[in-house]
Amino acid sequence: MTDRFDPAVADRRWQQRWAEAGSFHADSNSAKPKAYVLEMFPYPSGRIHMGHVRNYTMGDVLARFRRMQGYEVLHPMGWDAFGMPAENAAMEKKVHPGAWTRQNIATMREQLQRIGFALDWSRELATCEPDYYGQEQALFLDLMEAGLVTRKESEVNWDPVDMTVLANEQVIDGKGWRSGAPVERKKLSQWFLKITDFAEELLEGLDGLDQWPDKVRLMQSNWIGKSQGLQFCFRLATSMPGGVCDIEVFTTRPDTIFGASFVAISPGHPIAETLAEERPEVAEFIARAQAGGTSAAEIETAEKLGFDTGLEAIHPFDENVRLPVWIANFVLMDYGTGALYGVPGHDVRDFEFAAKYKLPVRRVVATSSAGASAPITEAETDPGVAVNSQFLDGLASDQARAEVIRRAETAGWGQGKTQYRLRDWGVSRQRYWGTPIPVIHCDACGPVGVPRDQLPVVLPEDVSFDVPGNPLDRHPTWTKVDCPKCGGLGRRETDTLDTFVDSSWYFIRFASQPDDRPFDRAEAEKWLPVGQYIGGVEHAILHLLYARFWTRALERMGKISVKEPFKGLFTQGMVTHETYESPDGRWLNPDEIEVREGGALVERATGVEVRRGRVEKMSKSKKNTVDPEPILDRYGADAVRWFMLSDSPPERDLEWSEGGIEGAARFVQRVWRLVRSPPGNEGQDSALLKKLHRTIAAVGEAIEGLQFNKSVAALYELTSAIEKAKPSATRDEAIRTLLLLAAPGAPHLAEEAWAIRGEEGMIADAPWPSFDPAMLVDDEVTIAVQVNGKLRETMTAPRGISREDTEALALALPKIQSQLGGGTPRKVIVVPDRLVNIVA
RNA sequence: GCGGACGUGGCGGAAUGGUAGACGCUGGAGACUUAAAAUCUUCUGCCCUUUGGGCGUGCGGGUUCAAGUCCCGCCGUCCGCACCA
Repeated sequence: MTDRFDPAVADRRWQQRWAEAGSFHADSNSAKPKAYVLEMFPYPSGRIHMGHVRNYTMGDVLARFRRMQGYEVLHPMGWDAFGMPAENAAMEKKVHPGAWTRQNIATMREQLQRIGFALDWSRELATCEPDYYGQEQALFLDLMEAGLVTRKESEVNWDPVDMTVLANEQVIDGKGWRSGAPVERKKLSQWFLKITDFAEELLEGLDGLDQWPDKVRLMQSNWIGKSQGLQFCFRLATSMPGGVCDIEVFTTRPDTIFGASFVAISPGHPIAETLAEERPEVAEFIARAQAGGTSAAEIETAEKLGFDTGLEAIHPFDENVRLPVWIANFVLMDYGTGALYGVPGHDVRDFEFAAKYKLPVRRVVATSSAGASAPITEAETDPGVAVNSQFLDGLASDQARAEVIRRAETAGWGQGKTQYRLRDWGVSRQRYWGTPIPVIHCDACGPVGVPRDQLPVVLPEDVSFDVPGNPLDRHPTWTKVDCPKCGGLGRRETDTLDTFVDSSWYFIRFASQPDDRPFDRAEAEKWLPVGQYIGGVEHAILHLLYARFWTRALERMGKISVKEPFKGLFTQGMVTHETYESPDGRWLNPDEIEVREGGALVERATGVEVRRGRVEKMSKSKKNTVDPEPILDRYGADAVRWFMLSDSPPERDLEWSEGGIEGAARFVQRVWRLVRSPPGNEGQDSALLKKLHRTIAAVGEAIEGLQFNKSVAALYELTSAIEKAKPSATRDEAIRTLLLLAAPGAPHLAEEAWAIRGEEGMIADAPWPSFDPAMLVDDEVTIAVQVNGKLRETMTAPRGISREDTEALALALPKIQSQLGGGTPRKVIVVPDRLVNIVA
């Protein structure tokens, strides 16, 4: 019999055993210390892809490791099941979004189970089911009652053909991504969550997240975009129609206020709109200014456009100074006050504008290299000393800044202010496949929350997608409902919630899922915060910020005493693969490629040579995907898992390769052969014992730090060492321990081997091995001997040898003698037990 | 434009300021075999004529007895934000 580990049999056997034993069931009432390991839950798009496999393997290794360490582990899985792809499928394939989604979930659940993840399936949830989104509706009502929900007019991208709102990412070159129709701007009344109320604490909270990548913290910090400055009103020297007499502006550089040479307002500013009503040329300019797109390239090349309104603003510190008021396309209506004053000498953007429209450029900041009268040839934005600024002259920029704010506040015409870039979170989506917003509109009472005893507001299933637009709008009965307040005729809200709302609290629902409320506070607090959260960096800003906001909102409302949902965050790299392009421009899947002798790649079907493209993230569009399923069939779950861990550091991209999976599969068989090798039960092997203890230490440390590639390397070394060792009791112990160390990564192999060795119970329940720190040190050490910092020789010496003896031994070495050529060293540096450096 | 990360053999990657290249992949040689697969042994940074020596962590400087690692300046790649007042 060829004695090979057979995953086709073993994988299923152990998956079944774990399920029967409820091995990975998380007991909230357990007395053990708790560990919550979570990977970002998938969108059920159809099939599991390699990115999922990598993500969930990492989490699984950590979860299994924690279990073996004696923690009660919560490691759940669910489905982020609302969203657009289901509606697109409905339109294209004439299936109901719910049917499509639930079928995908069934498929993907089975795929995940084949990989043997240690998940507590009893806590599985799908956001598209009423038992989840109904509780979300209850939380939405809570937020409404707490004043954290507002209704505002907001501009949206409207696709007139699909009759739907598009996200910014769905607008490509000003056209709808599906319909190709030119996108219109449309103002709609929409629901917003007041995340801006939390701007400061979301920012400050980042400091405490020391187990998050710095990169993500920085991205969030930039996104929140705090800046401090002065806000004040310019009085207008000219009267405006409608009694408007001032323009409110915000600046972060009040120290340059004497360098102001114009005031600029946004084309969307109320004053601009008022002027436009009277003067056609203003309306015309506004239309032109707003025409430009928002793509990166367009902004890069966008020309600054301005229109002089003829209005004049009075300088707050000098009645006699008048600043012309321009409408300028670079002023954003939704940042600050939608108006600013321009200081061309010390702001790049203002300089460009002033140069184009011949506005004055004044120096009001001097630096060591540019004095008070030096001409300005480009915007100087560095701080320095105020000049040409009356009472500010001689003050350093930051002092001048404070002084201007102080005077403005004393005189009462302005005040210091903090601005944030962060905007409120618009959660309305004019779509069917999402959580219905639990609100009823009434002409008399306005929007009214659905009474809690009427929750969940269930999404109707009898809808059609043959007509563009939101099917909820045209549903015959669903919208018709009485106002809960006055009993009059009401209309049910037809917008649904942004799917980011669904993912903003699922980790709480995983921790506790009672039938009658969103979560049980005491139970949830036993698990939260999530100890280790793992997912893609693409969620660095939105999902993670929204989840942090939601958690803080619950905390502020007194519903939970957790402020930050994710204690540790890890962002894993992507799974990549080479791309292949045929001469006629089609992308080809790796399956369709054949390697000819000499390394040429040809398309299997046609024999035509293909171009080898860049290594990129696996994607449908580039067709460079590798489906996990056939790989699982061929190599088994453990080989796939092992490869996911082995080749690259987890935060970097992993390139899929045939060689890599082969190597992983080879390792599985190597371990199996060791297990099947004749046992030796007598005799010690002290060298192997040391290696073993070192490996236990190294693997534990590596997994703790999520450095799975290092844990794999350490296990390869141990495996080689055991293979080379002669039979002994030590060797037998080493094999047993190797299984324990490999168990989180290759659990099926480990269980199978554990069983045939006749060990007790399942290895999933076995404790993680401990090591003896004394075994980590050697009696003999290898000491490097350098001459002038260059390695010339090594020598072995007893550990703990004195400096003097080390030096003497080193100097006595023949090679060193010849290097020195009889001379006396000028200096000798000794690092005990490590190195000698002789300076000649 | 602003901000950040990264740059080490043919490839993926290891290296508390202290022996650069662990481990894996690829490749070479050999063993076993009728043969192949599988497996095992062994070599595999570059250069020089060897014992041996020289050069090597993107480039140029610096700090240090000692730099892949710290500092300064370039170059390149990738990522995020983007007219944010």
